[in-house]
Amino acid sequence: MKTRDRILKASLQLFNEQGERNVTTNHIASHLGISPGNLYYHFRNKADIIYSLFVQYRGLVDRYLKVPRDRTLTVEDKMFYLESVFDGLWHYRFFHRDLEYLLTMDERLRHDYREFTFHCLGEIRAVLKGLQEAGILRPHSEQEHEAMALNVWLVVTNWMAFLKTASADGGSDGNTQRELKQGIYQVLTLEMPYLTEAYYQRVAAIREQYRPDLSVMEGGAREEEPGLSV
Amino acid sequence: MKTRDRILKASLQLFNEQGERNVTTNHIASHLGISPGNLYYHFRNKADIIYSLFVQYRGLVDRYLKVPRDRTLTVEDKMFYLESVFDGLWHYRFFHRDLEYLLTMDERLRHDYREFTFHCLGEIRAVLKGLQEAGILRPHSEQEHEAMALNVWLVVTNWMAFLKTASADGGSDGNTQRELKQGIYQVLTLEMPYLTEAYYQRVAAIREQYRPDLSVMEGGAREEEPGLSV
DNA sequence: TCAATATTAGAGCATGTACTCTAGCAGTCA
DNA sequence: TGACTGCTAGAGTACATGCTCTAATATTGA
Repeated sequence: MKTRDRILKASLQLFNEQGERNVTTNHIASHLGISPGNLYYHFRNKADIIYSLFVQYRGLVDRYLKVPRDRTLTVEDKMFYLESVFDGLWHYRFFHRDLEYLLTMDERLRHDYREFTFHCLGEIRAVLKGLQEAGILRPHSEQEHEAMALNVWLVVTNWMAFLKTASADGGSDGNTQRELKQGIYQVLTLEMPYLTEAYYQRVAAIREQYRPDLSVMEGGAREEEPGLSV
Repeated sequence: MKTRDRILKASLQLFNEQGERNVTTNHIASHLGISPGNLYYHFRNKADIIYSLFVQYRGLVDRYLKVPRDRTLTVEDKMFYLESVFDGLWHYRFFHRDLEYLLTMDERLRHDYREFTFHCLGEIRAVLKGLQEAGILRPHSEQEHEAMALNVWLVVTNWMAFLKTASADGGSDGNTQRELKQGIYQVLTLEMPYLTEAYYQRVAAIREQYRPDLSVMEGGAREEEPGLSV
């Protein structure tokens, strides 16, 4: 593997594990057993590495989130989108963590991420519209689709951060990856009341498979309640 | 004003304006015209300042988010909660930015914030239950309330971050504060389909007052579209 | 073959960061 | 008055960070 790709791979891994803020370019270099100078031969600076990872991430999402405009959508399509998007989020999970800081430090990233956001919102709206045309969702105005798409985006992009802050151990990777897909339950929650009667039972059954196991998170949270102490 | 309080006030202001990551203890001290030594006389370290600000924030939310268990809720109660919560979020807006980093750096903060999260989720559930008992929301299972409360929490705590990343200028304070309350529109979007017929029109009218003005955000986002360039 | 180019090592620098230490000032109370 | 306590100044430290520079080594192509 080319050194450039090894740097990207190691950076992604370290960022995901420890957070971008806690990983320096020197860490990345020493993790790979190469020199800092070598790293800076391949990337202008740290922001350049992060931007390259964003480009990978965007490519991944774009590859999966292609809404067919020539045929009606199915429930399977919808579930494929959800599974893919959450996989992508997991793979590049460092990104939505320090997002705001990253955007203030890199003008180019800010511009492109903003564009990416609106692109995704458009695709989410297209999915909603497609499901409506397929008779899976009841008809609603463009305005309602806009608002729903925004809520879907908020839940999807922030579910992982919620898990991290809410899990007892600060979100060890093992637990979190299992729990990640439970975000799908939350997204489906948004759409349940809009389902047509013909599809309600079926989607409800699918949703049930993703139900969050909140006991994992809640254990030990409320030590002031009696009878819980060891 | 006591020096300790001046430090907290200045820290909050600088954190909000520039982000916690970009504000050092030296910055805070020099902003106040005091010495670093003085600052460290009043606070053990930077995390101690942040924790104190969290305690203020929690106090603010707790003061407003008191659900009356002795009477039925009204739509006005609900709107008061929403307005108050978004005010609190605005006032301590630095907090939900670098949240994940802050929690990894301070064990005490992580524990207390986790507790705070579950407390808030409980209060949100109590509001939903209260609205249901008042005949404003249609009845649903505890499970549905749990899922809805989680989505409300996700939308509320992340609406501001979304605005920052989606607005063209990276979120100058002037625009953002105006747009902040539009998060209320998004929260009400979550609950619209659960409203009883008796209340639907009324809440819809209230909601309409908060409708996001997306033109502010979307201007200049899609330069690949023809006819938009100068 | 040999020169041009791509890649790498590693010492090291300028700056920033959180924080410490000592010494002194200001108000209070006996 | 004088000692005691709370508060403040400011120099300074140990360390980390992002990044640079030079020189050396592979690799490639004519």
